Amino acid sequence: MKAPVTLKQLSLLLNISIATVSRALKDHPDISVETKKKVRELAGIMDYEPNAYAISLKTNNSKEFGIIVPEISNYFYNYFIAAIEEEARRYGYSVIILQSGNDPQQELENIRRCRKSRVTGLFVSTITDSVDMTEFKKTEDSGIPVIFFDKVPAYNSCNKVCVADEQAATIAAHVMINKGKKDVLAIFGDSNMSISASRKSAFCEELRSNAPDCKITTIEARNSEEAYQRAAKALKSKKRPDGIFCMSDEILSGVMKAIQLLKLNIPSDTGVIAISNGFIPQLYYPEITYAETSGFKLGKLAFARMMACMAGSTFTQTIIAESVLVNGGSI
Amino acid sequence: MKAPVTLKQLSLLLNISIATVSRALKDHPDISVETKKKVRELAGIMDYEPNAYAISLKTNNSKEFGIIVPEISNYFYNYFIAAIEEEARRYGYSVIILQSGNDPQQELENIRRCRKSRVTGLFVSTITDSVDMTEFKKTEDSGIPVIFFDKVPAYNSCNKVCVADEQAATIAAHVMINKGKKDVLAIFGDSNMSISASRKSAFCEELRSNAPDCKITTIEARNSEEAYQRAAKALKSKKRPDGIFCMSDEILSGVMKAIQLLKLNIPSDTGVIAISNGFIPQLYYPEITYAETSGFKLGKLAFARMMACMAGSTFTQTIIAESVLVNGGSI
DNA sequence: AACATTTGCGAAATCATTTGCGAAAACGTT
DNA sequence: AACGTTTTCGCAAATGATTTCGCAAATGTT
Repeated sequence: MKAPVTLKQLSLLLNISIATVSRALKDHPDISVETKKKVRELAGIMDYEPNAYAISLKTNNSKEFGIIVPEISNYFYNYFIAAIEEEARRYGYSVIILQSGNDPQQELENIRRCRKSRVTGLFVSTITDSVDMTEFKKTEDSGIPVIFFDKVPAYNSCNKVCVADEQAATIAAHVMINKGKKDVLAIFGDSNMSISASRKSAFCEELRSNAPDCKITTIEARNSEEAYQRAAKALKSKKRPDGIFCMSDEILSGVMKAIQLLKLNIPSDTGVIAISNGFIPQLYYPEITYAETSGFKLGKLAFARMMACMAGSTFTQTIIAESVLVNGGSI
Repeated sequence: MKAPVTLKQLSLLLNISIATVSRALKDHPDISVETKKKVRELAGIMDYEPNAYAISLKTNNSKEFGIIVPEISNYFYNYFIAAIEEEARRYGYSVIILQSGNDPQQELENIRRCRKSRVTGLFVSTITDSVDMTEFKKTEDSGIPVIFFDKVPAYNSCNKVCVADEQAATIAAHVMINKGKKDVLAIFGDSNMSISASRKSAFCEELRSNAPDCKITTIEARNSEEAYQRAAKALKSKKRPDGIFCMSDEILSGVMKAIQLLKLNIPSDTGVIAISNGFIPQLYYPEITYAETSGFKLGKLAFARMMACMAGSTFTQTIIAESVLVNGGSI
C-alpha cells in the first residue's frame, strides 16, 4: 500500500518547482528541452499518474461522458454504448454507464451522480414514464449538454437522437406487400409507449394504402411471454396468417417460441419479419429478416451531436437515424 | 449555466466560517442546534451539493466501485452487475462499468482509469489471454482491493469468485446418465481457456465413470458460428447423437440453429442440455434444460468478499458459487 | 474566588494540480 | 554599454471540502 506519486515528490527529487514539473509533463513551451527530458524520465521511472480528482477540481470537468440507460442488458443499448465508447476514446474521454432499472428514483440518482461528478456530457435514454424535466434542466444549466436517445421525452426543446420507427415499420410493411402476403399478423408492444403507437400506425397505414385487400390482425404484447402466448393462439386458428410482423426483439423471441411449439416451417408455413438490432434474428434458422435499427449508428450520431453541443451549439435538434432491411430468409 | 454552490458561498451569506458550515452540514456535535438549522435551511434553498472531487481529493477515495468486464452485452455479466449495484447502493456507493472489448490494451487502460479515479474496489473479469498481473498488483498496492470473478487468472494469490464449472458440468453429465444416453455430443469453447478445460474434464470424467458404455464425441467451437457449422455436420451423420451438451450460451445458440436447420425434434430426435445463465434457454420451445451459473448469486458473493477485503482481510480466497439444474424439457 | 471543563466556533493546513504573473538570466540589437 | 527581447522558471493563489488545533466564553467544581 504505497501512496501514489505526486508532482511535489518529483519536484523535490529534481530540485525544481512543482509548476515546472507540471508544465514539463504537458510539454509547455516555456520549459527547456533538457528539463522536460529529466522530468519525463523520472516521471516514467516512478510511474507518476496525475491525480484525476485534483485536475477535475481545478478544471471543473472530468473528461468523461455519462450514459444513463434503463438497463444495459439490451443489445440495442450495448451497441449504442459501444459506439459512444469508441468515439469517446478517440477524443481522450472515458465513459461511465449507469442503469436506472425501471425505477424513476434511481434515474434521478443517476442524473445527480453525473452532475456531481461533473461529466462533460450526458446521454440519456429515459424510463417509460419519466416526465420530470427539471433535473435535466438543472444539468444543462450547470453547463453539461444532455443528449436524449432512443426513449426520448415528449418535451420539445431538448436534443434528441432516435431511430426511424416509422421508416422501419414502413420497410417491414413493404416486404409484406412485395411478398404478396394476404393475411398479416402484426404484434406490437405496450400501447402506452409512443414507440409502439408510431410503429403501429406506420405499418398499418403503409400496408393498407398499398395492399388494400390484405387482412391485418394486430395484437398487443407487453413482453416476450405474452407474445408467445398470443402468437401461439393466433397461429393455431384455422386461417393461419401468412406473414408475421414483430415490432421488437422481445416480441420476436416470443413469436419464434410459438412457431417452434407448433412446429411450423419458416417461411413456407408463415413468413416472419421484425424490427431489430440484429442479435436475436441470427439465432434462428433461417435467420429472421428484419428492418435494422442500429444502436451503433445511433451512437455515432449522438456523439456527433454531443460534440456540436460542447462546441457551443445553442439550438436544440432532433435527429433520426435511418433503418435498412437485412434479409435473412424468413419471409 | 450557473456555477454550483459551494461552502464558501454559504459561509459568506451566513456570516460564519466555512469550517462551521461544513461541520453543521454533517451534524458535528461542536455546532449549536440553531447554527445547524440555519445552515441546513440555506443549503436546502440553494440546493447545495458537495463537490465530489474536492472530497475525493481530500479522502483519496471515491465511494464508487469499478467493474471491468470483457463486454456488457452478456446476460451473465448483466446479472452480476445488477447484484453489485444493488449491494453498492445499500452502502452508499455507486458503480462504474467499463468494457474491455477483446482488447488487452483496453483492459489495461480500464484498470488504470479505475486506479486514477481511486475507486474503492475493483471487480474484474479478465480477457481470455490476459496474463499480466503487474497492473493488478499495482492496483492492490495502492490500497484498492481487486476481486476477480468468472474469468479469473490462473495466478494463485488473488481473490477469486467463480461459478462451479466442474459442478455444473457434472450436473449436466448426470442428466445424460439418468436419461440413459448412449451417444453424447459435447461441445466446448476455446480450449485455451481454462473454463473450457475444466468443464470438459469434469463432464467427460463423470460420464465415463458412471456410464462407461456411453460414447462421447467432443467438439471445440470458439464461437456461435463455429458451433453451428460443426454441430450441423455432426448431426447430419448417420449415427446421430442422442444427447448434446453445450458448455455455454454461445455454443447453445449455434447448436439450436443447426437443429432448426435439420428440422430435428427436441427431445425426441436428440436431447439438449447446456450450462447457462438462463436467458438463451428460454428462447426456444421446448425450453432448454440447463445447469445454472447465476451471475446474480456470484455478484452477491463477490460483494461480500469485497467488503471483507475493505475491512482489512489480508489473506486471499477463492469462492465457488454452486450451480443448480433448471429443467426445461429439452432432454 | 480560583481553577478546570465544556461549548461553539474560526484560522489555517491539507489534498494535487493548474496558471497568471513576475523575475532572473541569456541573448540580440544598436 | 545600454537597452529591449526572449527564454526559462518559480511564487503564490486558487479550486472545494475536511480536519486539526486552538481560542474565547460559558459553565461547573471545590
